[in-house]
Amino acid sequence: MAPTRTETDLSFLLDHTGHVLRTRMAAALAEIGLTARMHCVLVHALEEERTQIQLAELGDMDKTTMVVTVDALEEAGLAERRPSGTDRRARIIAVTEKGAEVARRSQEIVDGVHRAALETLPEDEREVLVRALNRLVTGHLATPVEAPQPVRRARQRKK
Amino acid sequence: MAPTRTETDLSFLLDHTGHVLRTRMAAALAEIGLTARMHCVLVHALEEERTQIQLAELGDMDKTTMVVTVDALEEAGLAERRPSGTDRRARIIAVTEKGAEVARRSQEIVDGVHRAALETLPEDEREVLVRALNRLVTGHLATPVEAPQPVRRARQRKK
DNA sequence: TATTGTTATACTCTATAACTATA
DNA sequence: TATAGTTATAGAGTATAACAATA
Repeated sequence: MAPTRTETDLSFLLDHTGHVLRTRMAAALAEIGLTARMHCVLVHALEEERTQIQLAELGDMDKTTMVVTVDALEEAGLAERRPSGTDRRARIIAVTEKGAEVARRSQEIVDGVHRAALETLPEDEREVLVRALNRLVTGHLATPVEAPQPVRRARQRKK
Repeated sequence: MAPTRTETDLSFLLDHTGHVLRTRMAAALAEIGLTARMHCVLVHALEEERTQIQLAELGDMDKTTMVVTVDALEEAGLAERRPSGTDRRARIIAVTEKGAEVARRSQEIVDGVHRAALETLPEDEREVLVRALNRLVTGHLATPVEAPQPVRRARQRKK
């Protein structure tokens, strides 16, 4: 849904490039059975011992989305839920050996997809593009405007 | 759901900037009762006589999404469906006077949101950013990888 | 009382399929 | 037969509420 371009249509440029890159990434990761989210969780879980909530915050997802993602990782034998030693409510996401191997490969895939895109640009443009996007991400486009949250009917009580 | 940044995380940069810009745009257009899609249709319908299908293609939306969008425009008194003179199946989307006025304002809003973002960049970076994104949009990131379409059960027949 | 993780489910969005009327 | 527009609805994705166990 490309808006119009009377002037520079930054919306269209960011939406389109972002969307196409996302489809490329999804297709590339799908070849080893991963989604972008699974990759994200795997990598962060490898860095240090982290609970589901911590991983959810790092990946900017809801805790319920996290449940589904960890379910998928467990089913694929890439990670396991382990009780935390300090908080019996919490679960540490432990990456299996197979998971660590997959994470190494998926990181290569991610880097490769990014490199393939950036390599099509002249080197000077490439550098400035990344610098400008970083400036926007940390500056004017750092935080979303929060949408008015829709009212939600109460869930049916369990009988 | 930010992936990881071992190298330059182009996915994160494009997703995040695009997402935040979209929320800004939605909030700004909402003040005059428009969605981005309504704005898009309005502007293209103003340029020349166009049918719903033509407008749908220009805005990269499905024809069924177009129906909903035109419904909203009609209800707001910004556009009307008129029979085509040459094809009795087709409807021309005619922008009302009020619609033309709103489109002028919404285009100002859109340009303003874009300008506000770009103005936070040094002028040289700004130019190169736009040039680089345009290069990606017309080159390596021109067309999405099509996802394997999910199989869809047949709809219940009308009795 | 608050928080972690879970389940169930409400909502939004979008697109497919079937349908009607034309071509 | 194919196409423009419409309606109904399937399905994906996601987030909210309630819940159980624990802090």
